[in-house]
Amino acid sequence: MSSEDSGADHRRSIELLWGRAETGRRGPKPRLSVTEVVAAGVKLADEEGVAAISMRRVAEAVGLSPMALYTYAPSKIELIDLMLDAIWGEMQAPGPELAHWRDRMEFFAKQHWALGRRHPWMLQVGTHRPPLGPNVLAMANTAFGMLDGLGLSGVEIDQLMHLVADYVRGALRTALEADDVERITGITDEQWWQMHEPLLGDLIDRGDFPHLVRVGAEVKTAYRGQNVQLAHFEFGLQRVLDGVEAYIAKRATSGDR
Amino acid sequence: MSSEDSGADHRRSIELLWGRAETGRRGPKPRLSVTEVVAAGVKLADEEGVAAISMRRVAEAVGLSPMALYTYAPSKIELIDLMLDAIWGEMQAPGPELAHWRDRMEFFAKQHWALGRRHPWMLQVGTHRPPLGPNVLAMANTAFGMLDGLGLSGVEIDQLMHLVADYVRGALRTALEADDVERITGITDEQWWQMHEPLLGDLIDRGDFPHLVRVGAEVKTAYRGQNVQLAHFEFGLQRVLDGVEAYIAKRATSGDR
DNA sequence: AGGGAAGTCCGTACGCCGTACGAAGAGCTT
DNA sequence: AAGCTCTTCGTACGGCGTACGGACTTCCCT
Repeated sequence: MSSEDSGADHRRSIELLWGRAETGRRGPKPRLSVTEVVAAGVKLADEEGVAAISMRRVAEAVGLSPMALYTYAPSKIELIDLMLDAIWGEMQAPGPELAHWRDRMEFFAKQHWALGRRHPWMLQVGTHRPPLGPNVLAMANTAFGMLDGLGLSGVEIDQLMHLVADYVRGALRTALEADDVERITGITDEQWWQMHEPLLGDLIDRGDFPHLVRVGAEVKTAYRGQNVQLAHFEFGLQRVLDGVEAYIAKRATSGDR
Repeated sequence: MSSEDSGADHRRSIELLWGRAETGRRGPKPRLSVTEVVAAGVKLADEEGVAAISMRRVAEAVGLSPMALYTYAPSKIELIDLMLDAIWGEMQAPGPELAHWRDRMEFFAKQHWALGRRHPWMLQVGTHRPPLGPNVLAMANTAFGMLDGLGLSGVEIDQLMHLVADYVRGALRTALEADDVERITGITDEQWWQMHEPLLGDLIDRGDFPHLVRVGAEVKTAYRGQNVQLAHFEFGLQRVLDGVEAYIAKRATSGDR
């Protein structure tokens, strides 16, 4: 059952993503378009978080009954696929003024970061499968294109792009976690530290975690009120790009192909 | 309500994590220990995936009623915190034979990778807050200690460790996604490509995504049956470490403090 | 020794969730 | 006009986290 069903589902999802669903002629006109439903889902998720992505809530947002949603997307998973492809469409390609590959990659990574910060739910919706919508493919295409003309093989380009994308995703996840501590528990950073003072004080005194204590203290005083997450990301990104640069340089000297 | 409640919950969670819950003397002896419950949760999650982590399922696994679980952990979130701290305890610290920081960091990153591959649910359980259990703190402590003695400030150590950890988490996430395509849909890679042949063929012919097509073709032939995820990770990790190395080198020459 | 406090365990129930199913009605095709 | 197809919706099922209160066990204090 599973293989056949999910196959059919998936095919339908692809049709939806690419707008290939034949405009059924017989029945009543749909009240909405798939695009409208998807946009409402994105809006809801942006405003209320990943937990708000439910068929009932989205249906309510667009003024449909829960079950009527299923004529627009065959399942919640497919709806999320559509939402993901929609937001990936917000990525901008690096312009021609960015001639150097490193500038292009930095631009792209920062676009990715901004996307994840705008739509944090994209990191939480559970990894089902690559949606393979038009926007995702276009994004992947420009990504792979950014390393063209440097004498790298397709495999190398694949690996380097994955490297950068993986780093951005990891950093986004860390940033999201830090946000959630405050958002979910309703506890600010300071309250939190105060709450754990007794325990942490004990540990500090016992000297169990010397490195942690040292680094923690320095970090705490250094970051007063700054956007720690962003600073971490921008620092890390430069290091990653340094690594990429070293590889490309070595690759250029060591052999052409 | 939320602030007070979650505060109390959190405090209790910390007590559980550190085994500080006073051994209540009055009531009947608990049938199980918290450790046993947590271990059962981890086993269940490992074997059946993140969806199997439910109070009812864990209770069933240990032979308790669902509500009895709440005497061991005050909520599902806290239970997961305990599970997370438990598995972080599997991380091994780099031995003294790894004298160079790069060897230590590589070792540590690979431990992290292995941990994520053993317990993929740790990437999916939703980021609530850092658990701050003893194992997590110990892990963080050894992590920060690995860059000691190189003349780096605490802030720099923090940034560099975050960089590596973020990359590993991103790569794990990517690997997980790739696994899930097959695990959830029950469709192998080949079947999948066959299914989308018509659409993809169209796109190739139309020339919309030239870079994607080129890279995809090379990758497809190059990776025949290999562990693509692992290869990606190991390649990416070396590039990241190259970036870290470049930074440390530059830092050593440019100024002591 | 006995009463009460504290703690474990469990059954029931509430409000969420995704979605299977089938009925009702709308609008095009013939 | 008839019939097919498609949209819309109400109901219902099995799952979830967990609030609540009762039954019972064990120990402390008097």
